[in-house]
Amino acid sequence: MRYSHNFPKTLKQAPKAAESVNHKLLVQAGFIDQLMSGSWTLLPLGFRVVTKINDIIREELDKTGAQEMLMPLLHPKEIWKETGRWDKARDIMYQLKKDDKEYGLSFTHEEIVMYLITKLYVSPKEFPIKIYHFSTKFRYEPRAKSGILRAREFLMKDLYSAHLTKDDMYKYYWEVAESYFKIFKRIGFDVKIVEAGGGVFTENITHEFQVLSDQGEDTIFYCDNCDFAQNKEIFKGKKGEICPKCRKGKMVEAKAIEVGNIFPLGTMYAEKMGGYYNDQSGQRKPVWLASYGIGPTRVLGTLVELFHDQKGIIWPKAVAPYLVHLISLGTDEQAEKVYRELQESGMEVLYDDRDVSAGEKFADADLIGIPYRLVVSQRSGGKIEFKERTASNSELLTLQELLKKIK
RNA sequence: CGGAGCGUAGUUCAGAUGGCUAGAAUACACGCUUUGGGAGCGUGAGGUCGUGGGUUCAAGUCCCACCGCUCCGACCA
Repeated sequence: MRYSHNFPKTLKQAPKAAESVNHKLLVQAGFIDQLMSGSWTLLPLGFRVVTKINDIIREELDKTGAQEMLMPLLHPKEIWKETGRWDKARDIMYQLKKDDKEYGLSFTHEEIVMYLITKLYVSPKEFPIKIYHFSTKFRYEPRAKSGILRAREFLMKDLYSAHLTKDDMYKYYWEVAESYFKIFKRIGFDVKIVEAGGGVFTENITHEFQVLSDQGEDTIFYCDNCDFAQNKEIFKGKKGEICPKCRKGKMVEAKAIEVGNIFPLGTMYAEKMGGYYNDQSGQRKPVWLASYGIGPTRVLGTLVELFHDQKGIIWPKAVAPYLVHLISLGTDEQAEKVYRELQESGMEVLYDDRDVSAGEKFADADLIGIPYRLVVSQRSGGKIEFKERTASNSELLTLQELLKKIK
C-alpha cells in the first residue's frame, strides 16, 4: 500500500480530549475515528489489525470443530420475552419501537441461537452444535470510556455450543478455554484465566480472560504460585493471603482488562425456549448451552495499552497492519523497485512514497508502529537499511538477505 | 444519574476588564527550493465562535437553558 493513498494520514497532535493511551495513539496514527461517545469507525489501518486478530480467532476456533455463520442484529421483542431477558437486561439493551412493533438491538445472541437450534436440528446425533459469528454488539454503557476499550457499539466474536449432557458441555467448555489461551498467546497477550460471576447470563461460575494492565477497569486476585485467580466480585479473601487452592502461594491484587470470557450456561435457555430432545430411553431432556466471547476491538485497544513507547505504537508481528514500512529518501526509482520486489515476494508493505521530509517519515513510521522499517536512500547505496521498531541500530541488507531475515 | 473540566478554521490553541472586516501555528492547494528525525520562502483557500434565548448602542467575551466531548464516581456479560 502506498501511504500517499492511505486514508487517512497521521495527525500532528492527538485530540485534546484523549487521555487514555489507546485513544491518543490509535486516533493520532489514523487507525480509528470517533463518531460519538462509545462509537468508533475502524479506519483502514485499524481494520487491518482487527482482521488479523479475527483470522487468528477463526483459525483456532475452526480447529475445535466450530462453524462460522452470521446472525442478525435487529431482534423482535418476543424472542427476548421468552427467556425474560427483555425486562431483565433492559438497562443494557437498546430497545426501540417502530409502527407499534418493538425491537431490540443485539447485545448477545443466546436467544437467537436457541431459536435456531430448536427450529432446525433434526436429530440428537447432530450434537454437539458449535456455531459462532463475528458481529457488532450494542450495549448501553452508562459511561463509555477509555478510548475503544469500553464502547456502546463494538465488535465481538461470539461462539455458542449446545450439548446433550452437562459433561459434554464442560468437556467442550475447557477445550474452548484452551483454544482461547492459544489465541491470546498468538496475539501477543499473557492472559490469566479468572473465575467470575455470570451477571445477566447465568448463575454459574464463569471464566474471564484477563490481561494485566493499569488501564484495566477490572480488579482481579491471583496466586503467585499456581493458576488460581478470581475477580473482585467473587473473591472472598484479601491480597497477601495464602492461596486457598495450592496453600503455598500468596494472593496478588491487580488491575486487568477483560479480553474474553466463557459461560457454561446450562439448561435454562432450552427450558424456556423449548430446546428439548428425546434420549435413548425416550425421555424428554433439555439441551445444555454454553457461550464464549472475545472482543476484537477491545483487543485492538488493549494491544496499544500494552505495546507502545513515547514515539508511538509497537505492534506485535502477528497482528501488525503491515509487516514492513518502506521509506524512500530522494531515491524513488530504487524504492519503487524494492517496493515491487517486496510485494512480489508476498510481503505486506506500507510504502511511504510521499514528498515530505525525512523527519516526518521517520516520525510517522514510529507512530504507526509497523515491526520492520526499511529505508532506501543515497546513504544505503544499493542496499536496504533494516531496523526493527524497537531497535535503535539498523543494518544494511540486500533484498535476499532481508527476505531471509524476515521469513 | 451525581461531581469536575472543556467546546473559537480539518487539528492544537490565542482572543484580559464587552468595541471595528475574529487571529496564530499546523494541516491543505499552487509555485520555487529542500531530503537522515515532524525543513524554508511566497501565494491562496478555509469560521453558523456548540445550539437557543436574554442583557446591551454593541456579545467569541456577560446571564439563563439546553446539547456535546473527556475525566472521577455510581453502573458494567
